[in-house]
Amino acid sequence: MCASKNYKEISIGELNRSKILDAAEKEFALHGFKGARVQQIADRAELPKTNVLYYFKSKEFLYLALLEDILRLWNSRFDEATASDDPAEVLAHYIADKMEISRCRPNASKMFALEIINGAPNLTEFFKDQHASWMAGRVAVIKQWIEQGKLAVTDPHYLLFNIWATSQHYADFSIQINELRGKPMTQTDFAEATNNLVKLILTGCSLSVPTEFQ
Amino acid sequence: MCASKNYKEISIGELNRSKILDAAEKEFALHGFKGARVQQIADRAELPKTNVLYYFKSKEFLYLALLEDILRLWNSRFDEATASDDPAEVLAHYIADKMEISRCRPNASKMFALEIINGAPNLTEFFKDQHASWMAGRVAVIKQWIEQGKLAVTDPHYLLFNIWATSQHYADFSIQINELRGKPMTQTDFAEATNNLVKLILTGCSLSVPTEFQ
DNA sequence: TTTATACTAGACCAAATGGTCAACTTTAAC
DNA sequence: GTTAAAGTTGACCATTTGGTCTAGTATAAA
Repeated sequence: MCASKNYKEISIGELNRSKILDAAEKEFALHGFKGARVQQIADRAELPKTNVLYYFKSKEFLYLALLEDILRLWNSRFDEATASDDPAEVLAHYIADKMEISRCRPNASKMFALEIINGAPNLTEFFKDQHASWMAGRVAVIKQWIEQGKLAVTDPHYLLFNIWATSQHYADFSIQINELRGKPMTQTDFAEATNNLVKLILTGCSLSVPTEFQ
Repeated sequence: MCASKNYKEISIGELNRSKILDAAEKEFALHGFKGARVQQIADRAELPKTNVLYYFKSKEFLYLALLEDILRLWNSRFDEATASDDPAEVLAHYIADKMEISRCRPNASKMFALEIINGAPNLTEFFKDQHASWMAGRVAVIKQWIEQGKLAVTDPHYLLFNIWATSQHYADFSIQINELRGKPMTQTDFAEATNNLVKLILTGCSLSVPTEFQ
């Protein structure tokens, strides 16, 4: 299940901050940083515009606060996997985690997609370096798996790109997907799509699919 | 090779229109409709802003002209495929075509992605209907292939979504990809990525990879 | 009850934005 | 060469935008 916020027992400030963040995530996910309007965020949050700027210094600060939050979403169990782990288990769960984010936090995924398409002007060098070294670490582990004959992959980069592309597509292109399927994706549909995707990726790496994803 | 425009032997009007369209595609691909600035388009095209609005009635008309152009890009040989065609050949070439668009027209892909993420406010009902019936036709063909035992797919929708997601990712997320690879994708890299993707998708459908993609 | 702090919100502002206008120059057909 | 059409361009305009200011109200600790 998706985590939901507990609006009880928190100060009015925290409540409003939370409302604004929710509203802003929707607005930024729709229009990106430049296209988003502070007034629209205020309307969505049902607060006067001045209040939005009272809680967050500026549109940019609000955007950055959200972005920072979203980047933390990317953390997963895959981060700590080593060459001694079972690649089928690790990758299957990584894919499932990514699909779960697409289901529960589609706007977070969209905001991130827009940030990248916009040229990643707000991703700090620190984050980029961190991400690059994460990538290097994961690529190294995958290469060890390959050497151990555990999976068949020509370039680990493409494997990760394919996982991100397919899983995030369910969030970023949900409008197209719903239109073409003729109905929105239910939780059951997501489970089916996840199993389907796990099978595609793992089979493509010559891995057998863990029973829980069959 | 990517098609390039022949700037010779065309009227000054056609030349400027072309310059503006190129500039606008870049600007809209970066910032979406709401975020794009007419002045920025003019600067990119090296023309005064007034000229942009002389050739195109408004920002919206310019956007729509481009969008219409881009939607035509989606046409491919797959559109006319029938149940009697070889699914491996058809799908492999479809994937390769999509990858070629990502390589040659990354901004077109990005503009389309933004339009969808923005909620597809400019896609006409006519286009949506057309797209839906295209989808229905392709799903029908794939289902026939499945009945003929030619390929193993649980839901044809997911197959197409996966193809779009992975191929378009190379355009839409090129900034992230280049950052993480440490170098931009060359034509050779694209060929490798294409073969890799063809192998992934086709193997996932229990199809053998045509020799030209091995 | 006092008081300091957190919060609310209308009025306002400077800058940016999409778009118009009118006067002008270039181009190409006759 | 004349002329009509196509193209150029700076000045200008109404609206929208992010953001400030100020005067107030609610809240909670002392």
